[in-house]
Amino acid sequence: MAANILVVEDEPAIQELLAFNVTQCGFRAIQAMDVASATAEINRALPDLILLDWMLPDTPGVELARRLRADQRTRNIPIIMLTARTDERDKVMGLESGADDYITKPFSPRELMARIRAVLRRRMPQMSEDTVRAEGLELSPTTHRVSANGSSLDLGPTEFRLLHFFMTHAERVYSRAQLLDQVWGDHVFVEERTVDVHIRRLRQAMEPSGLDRLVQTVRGSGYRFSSN
Amino acid sequence: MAANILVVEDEPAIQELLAFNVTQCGFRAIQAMDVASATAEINRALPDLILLDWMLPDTPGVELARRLRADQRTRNIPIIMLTARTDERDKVMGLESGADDYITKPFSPRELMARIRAVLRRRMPQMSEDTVRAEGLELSPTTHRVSANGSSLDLGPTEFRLLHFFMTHAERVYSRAQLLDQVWGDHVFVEERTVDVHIRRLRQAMEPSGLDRLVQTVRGSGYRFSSN
DNA sequence: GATCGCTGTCACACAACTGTCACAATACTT
DNA sequence: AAGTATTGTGACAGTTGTGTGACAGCGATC
Repeated sequence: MAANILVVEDEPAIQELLAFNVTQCGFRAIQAMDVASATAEINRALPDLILLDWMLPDTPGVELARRLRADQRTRNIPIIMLTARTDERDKVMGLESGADDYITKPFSPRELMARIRAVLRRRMPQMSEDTVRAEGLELSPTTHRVSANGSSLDLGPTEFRLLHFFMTHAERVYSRAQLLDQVWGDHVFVEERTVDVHIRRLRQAMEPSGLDRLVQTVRGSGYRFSSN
Repeated sequence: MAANILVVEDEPAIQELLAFNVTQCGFRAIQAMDVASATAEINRALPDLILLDWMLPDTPGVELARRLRADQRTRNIPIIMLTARTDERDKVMGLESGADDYITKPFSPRELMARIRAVLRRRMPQMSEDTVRAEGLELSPTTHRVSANGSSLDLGPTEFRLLHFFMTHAERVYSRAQLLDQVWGDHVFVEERTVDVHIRRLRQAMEPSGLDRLVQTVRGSGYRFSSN
């Protein structure tokens, strides 16, 4: 879930520092030095968050923030304002113009990163009742619990994700490669046979409840979650 | 610690009016304009009471009420329905869907507040003294005291807030980052592992009473407060 | 200004999980 | 029936995540 972060800052040194830290934290940094190029970048692809300097060569940062808030498509993009000013009125102005958070220079990289993460977390909340039920199984991501016919199952993280995927994608057959993409992530490189091992571990955990039959092998194709 | 009241109302003017009155009475108002954002707020932190408008842009209020009643975690949250209708059948429907009380617009703020207090008194007697009880634990924010099975616990400020958060948000798993946000605050920057240390200190304090098992580790995800 | 309690951080110990392999068991093919 | 491809299984070592004790900084209190 590498979020794209647009960094709008005219001072090259600070721009570099920001980009470095942002990248370091696993986000993708898109750089812009003024409002004009920032607007161009935003039109090209909507970023997930914007780090916006207060003072910019062409237009004040607040002005950009206000414009983004007025536009339907960009209304919900979180904005963190950067400024050298500590004036309380400016802070109010920044937040009123639609910024989600506000940070004054000089700032510690760690503080900045923490704020970025906090804002992203706040803006991307999980959905409602996410408990999945099927065939006597009940799995809830929020409580991180699984129960089979009442008694609770003890699964490792990978088996948990695997079962969750299966329960939300029942009946259909998935190849080992597909399961690796979906459960492990596309960027991870592991042997396909590793899937077999985790399938086995999952079945083993489900065996006491007799529900291990739900995880079926489709020879030559992959695995399937089904009651038949 | 004042009760959190979630106000779900799409009309901005009424939303403001409600929030103002609720705040005036010493409660904390959390605002939502539709069922979707209300659901998000509920998942973020369980409110102590919900003021729910009948007509909402995305989904009928009754529908949300029904969903909340179906979920274990939200079953006991009191709901007061707001509506412009005076139709007797609607009243029945509202109460049948699980609402605790029902009030028709236009209403006097004083009447509304009276009903809120009445419902809170009825639904959570301990709420009037804002004491939280669970599993032999008793925590009182006002007196800043905790007791486990009768004998009092000696907690530091952070451990106290941590336990309070856990007790009011049982079952659900929270990541270290979420705990930092909720217990330390968004703007505080400390290492995630610091959470581990305070968890340990909390467990240590609860150990003599044997209640340290309530604070559970969910490997790879975070921590959870639960009796199972 | 010394003491005390609390906090955040670190280093290390310990435990759980992961991916991989070798080999056994099974299913298909000829 | 033998041979081949595919999957199941147990073991193992490296990796990652968590528990724990120690410690220094910081305010508050006296």
